[in-house]
Amino acid sequence: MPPSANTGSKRPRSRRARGSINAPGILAGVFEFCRDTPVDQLSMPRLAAYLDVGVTSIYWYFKSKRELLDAMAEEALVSFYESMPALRGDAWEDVLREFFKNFYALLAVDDLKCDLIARRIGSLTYQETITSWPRAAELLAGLRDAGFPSSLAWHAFFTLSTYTRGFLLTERPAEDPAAAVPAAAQPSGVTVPEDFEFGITNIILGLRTLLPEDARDRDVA
Amino acid sequence: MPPSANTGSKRPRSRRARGSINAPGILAGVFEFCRDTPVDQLSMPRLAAYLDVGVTSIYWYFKSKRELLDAMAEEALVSFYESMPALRGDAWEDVLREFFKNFYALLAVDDLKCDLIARRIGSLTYQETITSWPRAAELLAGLRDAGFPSSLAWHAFFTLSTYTRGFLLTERPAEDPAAAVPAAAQPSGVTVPEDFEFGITNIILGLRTLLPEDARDRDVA
DNA sequence: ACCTGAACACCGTTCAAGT
DNA sequence: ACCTGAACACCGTTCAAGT
Repeated sequence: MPPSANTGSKRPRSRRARGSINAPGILAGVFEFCRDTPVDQLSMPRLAAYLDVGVTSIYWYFKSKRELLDAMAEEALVSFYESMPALRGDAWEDVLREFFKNFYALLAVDDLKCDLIARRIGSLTYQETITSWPRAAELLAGLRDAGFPSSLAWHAFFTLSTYTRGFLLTERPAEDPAAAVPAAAQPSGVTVPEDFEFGITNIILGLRTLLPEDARDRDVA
Repeated sequence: MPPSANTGSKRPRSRRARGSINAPGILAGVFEFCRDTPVDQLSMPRLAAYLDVGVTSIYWYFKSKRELLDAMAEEALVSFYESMPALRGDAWEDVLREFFKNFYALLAVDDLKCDLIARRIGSLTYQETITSWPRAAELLAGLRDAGFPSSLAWHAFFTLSTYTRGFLLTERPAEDPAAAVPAAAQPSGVTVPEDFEFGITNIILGLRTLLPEDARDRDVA
C-alpha cells in the first residue's frame, strides 16, 4: 500500500490524465482487452472500465460499437497481411499450397483475428485484394506467369480463399455467449489440419487441369 | 370494430387461452416472426409480444434463447434436407455438381435458413451426415460405386460443402444490428452464381484426377 | 475540444406469485 | 402444471453538464 494510493477509500475521482486517451489508444486497449476476453463478450461499459475512462469518452472517438469493431477488423487485416511470409517454392502448385497453408495457420492460431477477419470481413473484390494485400498480388502475378489467364488466376484465388474461410468458420462456429465451460468438448466437426490440406490439394489438382495446354511445360523464368 | 373487441380501452387482461401455447406452437410462431424480422433482431420479449404471451411462458418450454435457436436450427435443417431434390445425372460429376448447386440455391434464396444452417451449424461428422441426411448418404454411395474409396468420397463431400458454406457466408456476412437501410448496396464482394459454379467445377476436376485409375471407365450399372 | 455521471430504452433471465 | 407481471443485472447509446 504505497503512500501515493487513492486518498479516499472509494473510487478515485479522476482516473486518467485528461488528454491521455485517443483513437489509437482505445484501439490498442481493446486489443489488449480481447487477449483475455472473446470479442463476443466485449461491451462498451466493460471496455471503458478496463481503459479507466467513462463510456462516453469512447463514443467521442468511435461513433458506435460497430465503428470500433470495423476499426479493429481493419487493423487486424493489415497485421494479417504483414504477417504472411514471403512466397516460397518454384512450381506454382507449391507456391499456392504454401500461401493458403499460411493463410489457414495464421488465423487458426489466433481466435481474435479469425473472428475479425474470417467472420466479419467477407471476401474482397479483385481490386481491393491486389491493392491492399501485396502478397496476394504477387501470388496472382505468379499464376499469370505460370500461364493462367488473369481471370482464371483470380477465380483460383477466390475458390481457395472461400474454401479456407469456410474451413476456419467450420472449426470456429458462432460463439456461445453463455459459454462458461472452458473447453474440453469441441462441438462436433472433428477436423485436423490434414483435412484442410486435402481440399487445397484437390483444388490445386483441378487447377492443373484448367491450365492452358501450351503453358504446361514452361521454365521458371 | 366488432362487438367482440376488447372490453377495456387498454390491453386485454387475458390474451390467450391457458393451454394454447406449447413448444411446437412457439417454434411455429418464431419462424413466422422471422419472416418479417431477421433472426439477429429476435428478442425474447419481442417474440413473447408477437405470440401474445408473457416472456416467462417461452422460458417454460425453452430454457434459454440459445436453446430456442438450436431448436430452430434443428427444424430448419430437417426442412432443408427434405427440400433437397432427388439425385439426377448419370456421371458422378453431374450428380455431384447438381447436388451442390441445389445446396447453394436452397440456402442462397432463404436468408433465415442460411443464417441458421450455414452460420450456426458448422459441419457435421461423417456419422451425423449419413444418418440424418439421406440424400447425402445416397450421394456418397454413388461416389463409392463410381470407384472412390469411401474415405476419399467423404473428403470430397467435405471439401465441396466447406466451399459451399464459405461461399454462402461470403455473400451473407454478419448482420449489422443497426441496419435500417433496406438494401440497395451490397457490401463489396460482388459475386454471381457463375462464380460459385467455377469453384465446384474446379473441385470436381481435381476429384477426377484423384479417382483411382482402374475405375475411370466403368459403366453406370 | 474532450470528458463525466446519470439516464433511456432495451436485452436475457429469474423471482414470487397466481391458477 | 403452466403462466403472469415485476424485477435484476446488464447492454448500446445519448443527454446535460463540466473543464
